[in-house]
Amino acid sequence: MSATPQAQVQDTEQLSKKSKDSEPLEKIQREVIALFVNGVRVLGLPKSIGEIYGLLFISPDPLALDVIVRKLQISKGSVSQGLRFLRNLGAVKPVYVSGDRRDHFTAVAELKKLANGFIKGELNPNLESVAIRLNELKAMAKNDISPNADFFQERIRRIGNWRRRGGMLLKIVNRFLGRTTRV
Amino acid sequence: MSATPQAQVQDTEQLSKKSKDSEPLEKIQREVIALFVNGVRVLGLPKSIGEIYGLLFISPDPLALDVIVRKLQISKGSVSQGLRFLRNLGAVKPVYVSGDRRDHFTAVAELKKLANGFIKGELNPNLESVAIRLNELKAMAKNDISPNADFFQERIRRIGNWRRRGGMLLKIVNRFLGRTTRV
DNA sequence: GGGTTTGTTCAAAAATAATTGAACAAAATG
DNA sequence: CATTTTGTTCAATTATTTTTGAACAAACCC
Repeated sequence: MSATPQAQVQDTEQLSKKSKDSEPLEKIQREVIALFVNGVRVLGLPKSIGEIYGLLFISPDPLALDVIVRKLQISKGSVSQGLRFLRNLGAVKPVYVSGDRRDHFTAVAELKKLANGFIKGELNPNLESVAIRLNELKAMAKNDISPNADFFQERIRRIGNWRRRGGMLLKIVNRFLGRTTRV
Repeated sequence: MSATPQAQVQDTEQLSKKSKDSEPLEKIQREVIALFVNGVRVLGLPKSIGEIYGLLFISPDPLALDVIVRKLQISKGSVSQGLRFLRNLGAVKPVYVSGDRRDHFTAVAELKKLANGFIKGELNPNLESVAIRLNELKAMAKNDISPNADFFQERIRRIGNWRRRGGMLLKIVNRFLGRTTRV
């Protein structure tokens, strides 16, 4: 219960001089955002990405860039770049809001879509580059005349095997998440 | 059986300046190591971890700490810490080498073992901490009286659902990799 | 014991990554 | 048009992570 060490977020609402503190976040919202910040760390993504996605995820309505800036109190540049990244991943999508010139964004909240975006955007490219490199290595190993040549070949075959199974796994993940489930 | 060709390469070269070429790596070895350095980046691990694991993976015989230091030309501290990390993950294991006081290490090269180690060491702890936090959030949401309370509850349920499916996926991965396959 | 080898630890340095903010361009406004 | 609003870009700053290296302890050897 009292074992929650998030000391910083206490007096965010009572923010001093600088701006009209027009849009304070609820405590629950801040907590959910913290959860996402933690979550994206596992994926090797920067904090700001977690903050932005988390905020959109826990906001009932689409938000415009400058609103995100004010709510999270991070720079416009960060939000702009973060939104672009999230859009590329398919984790966030633009929503038309009538009578407002600004772009608005909501979180894409289907796990399958998120996973697919991440796989396509971050994992697959890597697997492919491994495949390319591996072919080069195979050729190299074939010409190798050191006493270890056999060992090297075995190892390289093994990496190829890993890659193949990795690819299969991604397909399995995809199929598993694709099953219709009631959320 | 001392059928190991390169076990006795003590000081054939004079280590006058930097002992740079005392234990040169073959080109293939350097390439494989580069592959691993790239690979571990995806997992959010530092370069040195990739180098050390890669070197052990592509070395026919177990290596001692100071040999790793010389071959990779990185600091003793890095290697010591890197080996500890890899040992904790189960990606590397100590091997007794008779007549040598130093610890020697080889790479654990079974994908299943590697994946399990990573899941247990890096992924599961995170999933658990999410589970704990989620319970707190659920309670919080129940007491919330804002107009958005319903929305918040739906979102929090959804995160719980993600977590559950994430856990299932790890089990599926585990089962898939566990099938006997000829490498 | 004294001298060595082996491996760990951790503060400081170096390297890397993320964030800021000001300058900019494009589009809308009036 | 001039002006404002919106969003992007990127060099500089700041924060974070990784690596180093020297000090240390423990085990071994003679």
